[in-house]
Amino acid sequence: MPPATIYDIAREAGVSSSTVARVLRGDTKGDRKDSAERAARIRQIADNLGYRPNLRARAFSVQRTKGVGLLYTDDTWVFEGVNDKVLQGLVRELRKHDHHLLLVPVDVGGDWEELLLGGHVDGCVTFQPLPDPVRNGIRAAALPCVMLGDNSDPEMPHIVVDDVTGSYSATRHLIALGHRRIGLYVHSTVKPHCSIQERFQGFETAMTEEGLEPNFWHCPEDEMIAVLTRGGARPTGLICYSDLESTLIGHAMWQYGLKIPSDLSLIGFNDKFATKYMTPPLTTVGFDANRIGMLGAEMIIRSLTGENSKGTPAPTSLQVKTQLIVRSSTAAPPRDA
Amino acid sequence: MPPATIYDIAREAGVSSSTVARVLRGDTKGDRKDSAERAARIRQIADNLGYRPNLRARAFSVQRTKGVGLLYTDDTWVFEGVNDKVLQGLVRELRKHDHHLLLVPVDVGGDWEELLLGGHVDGCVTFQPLPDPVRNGIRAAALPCVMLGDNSDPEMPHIVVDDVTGSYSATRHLIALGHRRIGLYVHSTVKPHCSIQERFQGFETAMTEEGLEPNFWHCPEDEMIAVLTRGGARPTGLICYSDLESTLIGHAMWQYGLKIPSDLSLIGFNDKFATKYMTPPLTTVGFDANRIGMLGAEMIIRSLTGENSKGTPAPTSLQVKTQLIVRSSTAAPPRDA
DNA sequence: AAAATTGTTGACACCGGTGGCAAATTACGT
DNA sequence: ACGTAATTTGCCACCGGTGTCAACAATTTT
Repeated sequence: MPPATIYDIAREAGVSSSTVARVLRGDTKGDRKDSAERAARIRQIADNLGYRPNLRARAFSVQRTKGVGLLYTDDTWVFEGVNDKVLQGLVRELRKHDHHLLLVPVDVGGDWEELLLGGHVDGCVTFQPLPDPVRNGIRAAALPCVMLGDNSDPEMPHIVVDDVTGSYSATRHLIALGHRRIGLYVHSTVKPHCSIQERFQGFETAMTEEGLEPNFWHCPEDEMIAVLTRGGARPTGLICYSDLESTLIGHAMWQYGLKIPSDLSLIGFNDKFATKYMTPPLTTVGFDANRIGMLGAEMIIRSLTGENSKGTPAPTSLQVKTQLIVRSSTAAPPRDA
Repeated sequence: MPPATIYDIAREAGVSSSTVARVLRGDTKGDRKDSAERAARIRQIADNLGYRPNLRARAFSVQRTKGVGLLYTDDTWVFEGVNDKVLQGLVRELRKHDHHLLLVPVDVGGDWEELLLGGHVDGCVTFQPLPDPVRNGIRAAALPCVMLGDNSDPEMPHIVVDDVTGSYSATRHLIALGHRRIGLYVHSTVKPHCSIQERFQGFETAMTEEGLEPNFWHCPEDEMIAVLTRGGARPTGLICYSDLESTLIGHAMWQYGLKIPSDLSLIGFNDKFATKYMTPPLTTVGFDANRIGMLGAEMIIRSLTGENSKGTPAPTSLQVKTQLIVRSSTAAPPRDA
C-alpha cells in the first residue's frame, strides 16, 4: 500500500485537499481557524492512514530541501582532530532548526556540481579552503555558504578560531617560564591555510616584544627532530601547529631518551581529547570546537531563512576565543641551555 | 535569472521537452539514438544556458533522492575513535555510486521520523544499536537499512568486526608471553553492545583452553586501576575494549609510577592513529575501519538499486577481519608475579 | 432586513522532471 | 513506387505538495 497523501485524506474526510493541507500544516497564515471539529476529524483520519508529508514533493513545491551540504576535500583525514566536534555542533544545531546535513567530499567520484547546484541543498558550509572550481561554482550559483575555520575568501562569511591570540598566549607562556629560544612548528603535510600565518603572527608579536627571534619550521618531522636533538643552540620550547605535531615530536623525544618538559617544553593546539592523557599531559591551546559548528549552523540557517531583517545585521564573521590549557609538557628551560 | 529548465532548452532548440530530456540524460533505453546533429545542438544550448537538472524535481518524479541517512545517537561522542574512518569509507563509496549521505542524529531536536520516513532518504545505515521507536519506524516503513559494527537486530543486514577472533588473538598473545592472570576491561560508560559479549567470548575461549580464569571488568577506570595497583594477585595483562580504556589505564599507571609493559601488559582495540605514538606504543587489535564503511555503502546501494537479482544472492552479513598489531606495551610478566 | 465585513473553504495552476504511448519520420524490401 | 517495419519525436498524464484567488458562509454593522 503506497503511503497516504493529502488527497486520500481529503476524499475520506469529504473536504478539499487544500483544507487538509492547511489543517495538517497548522497554517495560521491570514489568521484562519479551520473549524475545530473538522480539523480534529482530519487529523484523526490522517493519523489512521499513517499520513506523512512527502518531503520530496514539498521540496519540489517550495523549491527548498532544508538541506545543508558540508563541503570538504577528502584527501586528508578530515574528521580527525577537532573536526569531529565541529561536525557534532553543526549537525545538532541544524537539526534543532529542522535542517539536515549532507556530507559532500568534493574530491572523490560523484558529481559535486550536480548535487550542490542541482538544488539538493539550500546552502553549504565548508571545512577547508576549497578548490577554485568549487568556489566559483558556489559563487556563480549564489549558493549561501559559511566557511568554518578558514577565512581564505574574504567575501564569504566565516567562523574562525582566534589563532593569533592563541599562539600569542602560548608563546607568552613559554617566555614567562624563561624560554628564549622558541620555535613554531608546522608539519609539512599541513596544506596552506590562513591559520598558519595567523599563528605565526601571534608568535612573532610575542617574540619581538621580547626582542627574541621567531623561528619557524614547516617541514617533515624528522627534520624538526634533527634540529631539536642537535647540540648547541637548539630550541628549548616548541609551539606546534596542532596536537598532531606535538604527538609526533613528543614521541620522537621519548625515542631519543629526551624528557619533556625538562629537555623541551612542548605546546599543542586544539586540545583534542587524548592530549590530556599523553605522557606527560600536554599543554595545549584549546577552544570550543563544538561552538564553531553551532555558530556555523546558526549563521547558515539565518541566511537561508532570511531572518537578518530584524534589526540585527547578520554578522559576517565570528571568532571563537582560545584558552591556554597548561598541563605538564611545559616547564622552565634546562639551566645549561 | 532563474535556472534554465528543459523547457527553456526545448523552446530554444525547437524540439519537445521529451527530446531534450532524453538527450541530456543520454537515454539509451529502447536503443534509441537521437540524431547526432540534433543531440549536439541541444547539448550546446543546454551548455549555453548553464542548464542543470533540478534534482528536487527529479527526486519527486522518480520517487527517490539517492540519499542515504546515517543514523546514530549523539549522546556519546560519535565520531571519535574509529568511526571517523568508517564514515570516510562510507561517504566515499556512496559518492562513487552517485549517492550521498545525510547525518541523522536520532536523539536531538528535529524530527527524525519526518526526515527518514518522509522520503528524504532512500535507505539508511546505522552506527549503533538504535532506540526501539526508531527501529520500529524503520521496519514499519520498510526502509532499507544496513547496520554497521552492530548486529543487535538479527533481521537486518550488518557488517561487523570479527570481535571474537580479535580478542582471542590478543589473549593468545599475552598467554604466549607467559601471562596467567589476564583481565578483560570495558569502561562503564560503554553502552551495552553486542561486541562486548563477543570480545568476552574470544577471551574466554583462549583462557579456558589454558585452564585460566577469564576475569572480566565493566567499571569506571578508578575501580580498574585500584585492582591493577593493589598488591598480590593483580592481573599482569589487561585487554581493553578499546584504545580509550588503554589510554586511561596507561595514563593512570604512569601517574602511579608503574611501567608498561614491565609492570603491566596492555592491549587496546581499534588501532586508532594515536596509539602508535603512545608511550610506549600500544599493542592493539586493528582492522580496516574504512572498509566497514565501504562495504556498508555497497550493501545499502545494492539493496536500493535492486542489483541482487544477478546470480549472487545479496550477502546479509559480513565480517571484517582483525589483525593483532604488536608494539611495545606487551611483554613477559614480571618475574615476581 | 439588507449591506458590509470577516472567516472559511475549494478549485486550480504551478514547481520540473519522467516515462508510456501514439504520431511522424525514415529505412528497407519487393 | 509502395507498403511495412524500425526508429525518432512529441504529447501528455503523473508525482504530491504549496499558495493564490474566488466563492461561499457566518457574523456584525447600519
